[in-house]
Amino acid sequence: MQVTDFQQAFILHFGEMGSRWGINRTVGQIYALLFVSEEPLNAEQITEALGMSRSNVSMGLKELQSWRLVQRTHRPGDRREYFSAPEDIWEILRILVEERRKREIDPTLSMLRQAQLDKPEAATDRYAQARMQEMLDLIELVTGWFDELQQLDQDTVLQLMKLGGGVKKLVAAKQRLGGKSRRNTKTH
Amino acid sequence: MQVTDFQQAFILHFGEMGSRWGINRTVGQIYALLFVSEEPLNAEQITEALGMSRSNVSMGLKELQSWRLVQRTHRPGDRREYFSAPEDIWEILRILVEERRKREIDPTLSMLRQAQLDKPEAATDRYAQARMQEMLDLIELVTGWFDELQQLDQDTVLQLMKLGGGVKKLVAAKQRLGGKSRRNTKTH
DNA sequence: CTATTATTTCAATAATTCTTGAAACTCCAG
DNA sequence: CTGGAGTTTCAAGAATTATTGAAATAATAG
Repeated sequence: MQVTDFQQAFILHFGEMGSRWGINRTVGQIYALLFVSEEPLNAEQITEALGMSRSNVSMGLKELQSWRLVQRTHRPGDRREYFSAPEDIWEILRILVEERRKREIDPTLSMLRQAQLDKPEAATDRYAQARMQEMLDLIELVTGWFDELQQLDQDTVLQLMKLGGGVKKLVAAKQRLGGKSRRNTKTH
Repeated sequence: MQVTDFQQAFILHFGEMGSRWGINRTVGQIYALLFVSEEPLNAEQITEALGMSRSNVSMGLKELQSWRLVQRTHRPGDRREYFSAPEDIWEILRILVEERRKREIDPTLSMLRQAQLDKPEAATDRYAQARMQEMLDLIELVTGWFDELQQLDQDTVLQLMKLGGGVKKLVAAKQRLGGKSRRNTKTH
């Protein structure tokens, strides 16, 4: 298997982007290749297409599996594993958000919550604690909101996004009506 | 200057987290320190507090400035520069989103748009192009929405977030009324 | 100016992360 | 069982990135 020039630009770009995140370049390339490939690919095909070592591909695929970003399939009469990216790109986004959250946000939340259990005496520490509380509140608000968006059906989310700034009027209207389902009215 | 044990946990955590992003550990630590410090700090104080070299602090601060995440102030009769994190944590989040977007999303968008200008013949490439189009649409939708959220005043955003899943009813209501400000009604 | 203090740059080296080939392991057809 | 294809693990070496001290530069008080 050989990547075309057209695919190449995309694959190289994601390799570079990957390394700006914590993700390593080859993992980015592997995923980009799977993303633009119609058929699932086996490790050997990926190795040949990207010109990297077989073991590197193996490790990359393992990493992508730990992120739940690839699906594994089998072809009848062929015992090699074939890998593909989910067809639905919203699904990919959802998984990405979930996993980053699990790896980055959740540990931070528990650290911040832990810090709130202390009762520091020094003014320095009391200020630090207050700042951590602000951060905790912000993260909880934002992630809680993402959670609820995730519960919604895709159409509602799509409509909401397309509404754009128009959402302001809706929220204002809701306020005027004194929406019954508001969980919380304090503004800070 | 010496960090307290209470501050230490926070600082170390952000150092580790930083390195999971593209951000290096010391930059994460410097920012964490500034974030929990009530008064602006000069480079020498940071050096002492974090036990790293003066030059490392200088480079870290330079990086943070390129992210627009620190404010520089001066004390009368003191020619050293003092650094602090913005007081408003929403402001920090906003800047972070803006900068990551500029560095990561925008280059990706232009690569994807470039790819749409081609008229590939091979089926392989036509599939790849279609996939890139899907990605382009998704990114434009999401970032466009963030843009509009950013235009809104903070209270509206806060209300919207607190509304949570309740937003579904509002969107549904809007649909029924045939909202005049919808930009687009096709669902895919 | 000049001396002094503050800051940045830079090249060396330390530390970390990536990549690889070889070896080990797994699985299954024959 | 056994042989071989497919896959994973692992330790060594390559490549990259981070950190440092020393030197250069900048700023300003006297």
